[in-house]
Amino acid sequence: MKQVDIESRRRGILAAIVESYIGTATPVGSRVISQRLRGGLSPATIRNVMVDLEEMGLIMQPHTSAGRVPTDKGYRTYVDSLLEPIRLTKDEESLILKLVDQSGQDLDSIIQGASRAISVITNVAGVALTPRLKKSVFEHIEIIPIDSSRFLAVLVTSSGLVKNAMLDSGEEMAGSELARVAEFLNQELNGMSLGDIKHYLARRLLQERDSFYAFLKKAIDIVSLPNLSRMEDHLYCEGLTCMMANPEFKDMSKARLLLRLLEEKKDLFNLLYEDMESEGIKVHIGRENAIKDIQDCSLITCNYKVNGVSIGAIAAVGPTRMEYGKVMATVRYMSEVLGKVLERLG
Amino acid sequence: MKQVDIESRRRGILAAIVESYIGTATPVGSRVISQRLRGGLSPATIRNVMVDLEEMGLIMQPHTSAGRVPTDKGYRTYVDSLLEPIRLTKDEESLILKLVDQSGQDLDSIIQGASRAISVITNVAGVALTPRLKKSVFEHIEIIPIDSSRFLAVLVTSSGLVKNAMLDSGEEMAGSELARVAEFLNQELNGMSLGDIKHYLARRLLQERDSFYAFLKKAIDIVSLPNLSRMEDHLYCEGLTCMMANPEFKDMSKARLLLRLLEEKKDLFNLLYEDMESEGIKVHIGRENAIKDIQDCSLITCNYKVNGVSIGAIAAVGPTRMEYGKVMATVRYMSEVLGKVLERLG
DNA sequence: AAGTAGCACTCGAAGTGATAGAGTGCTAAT
DNA sequence: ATTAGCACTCTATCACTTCGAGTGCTACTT
Repeated sequence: MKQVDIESRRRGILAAIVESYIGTATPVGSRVISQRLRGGLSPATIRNVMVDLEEMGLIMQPHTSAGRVPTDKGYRTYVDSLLEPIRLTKDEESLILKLVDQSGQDLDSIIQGASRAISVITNVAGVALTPRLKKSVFEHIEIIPIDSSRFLAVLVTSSGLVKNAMLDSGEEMAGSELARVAEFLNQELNGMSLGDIKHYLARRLLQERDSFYAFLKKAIDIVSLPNLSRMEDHLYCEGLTCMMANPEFKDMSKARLLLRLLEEKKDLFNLLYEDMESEGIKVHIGRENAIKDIQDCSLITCNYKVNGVSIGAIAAVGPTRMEYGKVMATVRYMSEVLGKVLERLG
Repeated sequence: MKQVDIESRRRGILAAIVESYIGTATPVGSRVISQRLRGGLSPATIRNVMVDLEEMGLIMQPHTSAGRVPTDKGYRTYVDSLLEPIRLTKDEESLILKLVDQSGQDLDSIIQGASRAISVITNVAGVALTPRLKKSVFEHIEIIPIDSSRFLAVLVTSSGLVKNAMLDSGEEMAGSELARVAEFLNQELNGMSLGDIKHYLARRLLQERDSFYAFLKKAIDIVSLPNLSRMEDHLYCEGLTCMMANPEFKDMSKARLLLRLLEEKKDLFNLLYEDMESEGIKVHIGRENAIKDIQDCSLITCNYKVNGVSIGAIAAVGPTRMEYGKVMATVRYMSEVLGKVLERLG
């Protein structure tokens, strides 16, 4: 069947264009492709195919007498059906392990190490979200007197993560009462997810009266302490510098938009939260992206799981022209590593 | 005395040049200065003075037929003896308070808020170092069993800051023994600075034998837990984006160096540590700076104190051409605010 | 019919004067 | 001592040209 032939030739040529452009950042002409594909096709033939690809919206010319550049749609087809998955080298894998592990047992350092590792391997910015603790499960709470009016509440989750918060009542307070509050919480909340706890206690509060009401209120105050309940998710972002070395950022005006995104973080948060809900790698290419400011950028995200539950996400952010194969491999591998490291920690 | 007159005229003109250049980022010519100084001096006169200033190394011409630009030495003279201190407006002060305070009681958020506030007010990058805890004083330690082999050590300092670390012994461990260790530490270390504790215990260890040796060893292990002893100082840096809007960074090549500095942080750490030791505002202008990569930048640092002890530093980093008056006022004010907020927290 | 060679054509990048204007330094006049 | 005037220098800018990469089309080959 001729049809099959011509189709697969098109695919080959598209792949060659994308890869060449990724490598050189220069619009790629028919001659280059003709040499790159050893198939012995002449530039003229390539040109004919290029016209087709352009009509299909997969590539475009920046101006009449220039080579072709992939469109977002072109990258999309490349990522979805042309790119054969690559594996990281042993060296790269061990570098990742080293960067994530050296950070010791500190949760934040690990996450930061992960984002740094992504950036080091791929040369684009690495981003990592700290585990979203609302999904983790209450294990127990401890209340420690510091002085006459201040207490320290320490919350331990089933995954072994620990949060603490100072409770400054302002007034003198009987330690014994707080001990009873803690005991109560430990009995009631065991096995509940942190996200549900506040709702649960609020509901119970409606049913109670009088002395127990006050008691329960105090318990809620403790659980609601900002540092315990507002699980301040952090977003670590590393590798700006090396990403900015890419020629697409040589005039600051474009770079600024991306810089702002990575500094303000809010939009990025939302996007990662969303992607965290589903399994595996997601690729957002250029204008597919909802965030306006980075429509010349691509974003590759992946959730990570601890004990089978997806509790966070990592990402790589860079210009649309990035090494998708390598970046995807890195992000995927990192997701696994991060899951394992966090499980061991828990 | 004519001498005084001519000297003060020079100073006035230098100040005018510096201020005009700071405002416009354009080499400033004699005509501009003549208009700016209402003194009714003609451009020609200004020019004569400019020649003097240039001979003194305070200003320079980028090229023959351009206006003058301050040299590092020019900025230095301006900062040291021409700049009259300005006060922030009420609005600016209250904005600072808001940004530092809204962050709740979380230490890191406060420090981060401080660096953000600096950047928002001054339009250059704001940097803030978390308090250096080695100087803070041991108050007490608490050891909480989590499960059969894991314990949580919680350390409270006299300033009310709390650190915790997980102790994973690997083996079953009697809670009662750890309780005795904690009791021992609380008696021995009360009032000691965290920096001295390890040395002290190590010295005691040399004198002890047998069963008490093992006991003491266990205590040292606990105190040496990374999260307790390695007071991982963080460096927060905010406001890259708005700083990058300055024309000096319009070609990325120069911006990259600064970006790297702010991302790698190590050099900046050292510099801030050093400046933390002395009191008040320090201004590092251009090539005065030891760090090579930012010799086109200025750095304004200030220590901050809690209960009279200098425990951290904040800074503003931007192009040499920055509004020194405003930036210095901001940094100084922020240093006070930060001290007060942290005292209240402690 | 599919592929290819050849060729005219297009368009941007890079180079070349020419011009305008901002700013200077110097000199002579006040 | 100050300043007006003027010649001079240098850059930024614009129009113009040239060069070359790359194309699309047509005619030729297999």
